[in-house]
Amino acid sequence: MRNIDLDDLEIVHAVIAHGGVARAAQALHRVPSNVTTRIKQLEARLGVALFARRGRGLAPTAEGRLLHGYAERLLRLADETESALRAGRLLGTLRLGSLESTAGSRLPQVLARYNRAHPAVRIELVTGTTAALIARLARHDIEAAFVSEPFCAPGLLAQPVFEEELVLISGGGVAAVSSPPDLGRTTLIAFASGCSYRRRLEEWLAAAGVLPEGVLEFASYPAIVACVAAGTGVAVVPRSVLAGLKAAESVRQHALPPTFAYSRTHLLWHPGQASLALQGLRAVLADGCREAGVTVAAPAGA
Amino acid sequence: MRNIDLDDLEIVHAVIAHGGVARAAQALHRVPSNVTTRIKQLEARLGVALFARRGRGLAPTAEGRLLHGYAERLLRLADETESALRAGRLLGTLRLGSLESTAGSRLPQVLARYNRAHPAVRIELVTGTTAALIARLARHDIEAAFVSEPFCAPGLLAQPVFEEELVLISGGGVAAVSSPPDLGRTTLIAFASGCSYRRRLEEWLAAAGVLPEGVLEFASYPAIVACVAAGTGVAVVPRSVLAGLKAAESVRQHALPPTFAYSRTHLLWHPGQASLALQGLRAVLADGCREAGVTVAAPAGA
DNA sequence: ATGGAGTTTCTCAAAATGAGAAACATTGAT
DNA sequence: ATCAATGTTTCTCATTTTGAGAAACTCCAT
Repeated sequence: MRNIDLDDLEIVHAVIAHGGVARAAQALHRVPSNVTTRIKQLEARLGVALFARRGRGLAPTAEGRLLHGYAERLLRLADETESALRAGRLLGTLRLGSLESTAGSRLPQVLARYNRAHPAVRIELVTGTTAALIARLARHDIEAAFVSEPFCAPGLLAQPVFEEELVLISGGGVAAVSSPPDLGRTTLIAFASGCSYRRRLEEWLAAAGVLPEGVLEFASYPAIVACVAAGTGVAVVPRSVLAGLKAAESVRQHALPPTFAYSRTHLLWHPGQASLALQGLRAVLADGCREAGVTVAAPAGA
Repeated sequence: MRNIDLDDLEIVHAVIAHGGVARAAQALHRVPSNVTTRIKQLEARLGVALFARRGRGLAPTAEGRLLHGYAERLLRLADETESALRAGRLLGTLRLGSLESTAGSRLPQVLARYNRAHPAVRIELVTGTTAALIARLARHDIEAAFVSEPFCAPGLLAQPVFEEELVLISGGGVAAVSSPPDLGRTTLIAFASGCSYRRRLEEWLAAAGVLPEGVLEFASYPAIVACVAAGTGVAVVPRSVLAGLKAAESVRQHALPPTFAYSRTHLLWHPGQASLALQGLRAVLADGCREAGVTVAAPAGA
């Protein structure tokens, strides 16, 4: 099991805050011997000395102070958890999740049409990576999500809705890139781990044995594209995103090989749980894709 | 002692993630009876039902889902605590929060300069509303955040960094808007509650007794601007955001009265807790604002 | 109706916990 | 130097908690 126990952290925190075992024990309504014992057990489990024994007292080591900082955060978060549960209730609305790129380039037209058809429906649209959105869907935080291949979402239904072409973008001064070694050691600018597009880029680089110099993680395509335009590094983005950003005129686009360049976006939701609002959205999407011959909902996986 | 135990949370998390007691038990290398027992004990201690017994399975209640969200955070932070202790130092990541608008229009230049000065520092930039970012800062999820007036963050330090002008945008076919009644009953497209700019708009409308037909909440400026351009409704955005979006050429801009039109953006952080990475960022920002005569960090409030 | 899947109750041995007494170590006053 | 006070630690032991496993119970599909 875990090496970290919240009661242990409370004891460490009290010893540091009160300046010793005896006073901490008193504050916690424990006996000093138990405080000592618990600290020694924790030190043994973690493999670090949290306190230096100094004269008749204890002085926190660097590790002890580090743990003290984390202990405060953990204890505060645990208290917040209990408070939230006592008060807690979640609201209900048509809550959609989407990739940032899809939200900016594909959804406006869809949601404009939807809003005209169903003006009474309140929409909350949140963005995130494919992995994060699937997790939120599993938790019923959101009712449906637009996510990109590759993904695995057993038990969910999927409707393919958009086809994206990915391109590598760099600062204008970078020479043509046709394969990863052309990049040299450069900084990647990407969404967080869990982003399907980032995975594509990492796979492409890994297949050629190229290691980036570093990674900057941003949660906004305008920020990513603007940073690339400013020469900070390179990124992979869907071409549809670039169409809407002026900064895109200052970046250079490099084609990716076909196996990495195409990515389909799907709408995911729980079987048997689609609200009328979600059914309406699916109808709008189906109307928009009719000429592409998109098939009806299938079990999810890609 | 505490009602919350990390092992308990791991069990709740596994039951929800794996969809049942038996699969959770297997994943955790426990027997199902122990999983059941621990959940019942936790429910008794917390005084809430975390699961509804449904047929042969368990469905999380709203409280169960709420706890699940907190469990993820606590477990992640506990893992980070152990990792940090093993590594002997804080992980070398600067975690920043920013408004979506600031991230897209102001930060790219700043972060490009910062990356050139400190290429070894890894940056994670997350976006959100002012209220959400302050909450994350309070929780130490992020080390600093760019937020917009008006805000209240007692105990934090603030450095004013950008000045934004807000404009009302509508579809191209909308007549000139000089006051709220000119809008008639229209749909607002806005960030979630907690967004300072949305508050400005709502205050402006409320002062004239105008009620919008509805609200669509999006978490992406490209999506908001594109929806406005598509004629779905109106929104308030900083002028600096429009400069980077092609869809902005298809919207009409309407000036807001001066009391509502100007908003200053500040960097917030905890006193006495600035890492070297954050201090470097503050220096870059101070260099960029020197000609504007910006004052040094003050207690936060606006 | 039956068999299989999934949860729960119950029993019990092992592990963990906390109190309290005694031993040990350090410090300050005389 | 001696002694008392302060503070920590070791040790013992009773109590509580935990986790495994068997059996009972409930639900669902065939």
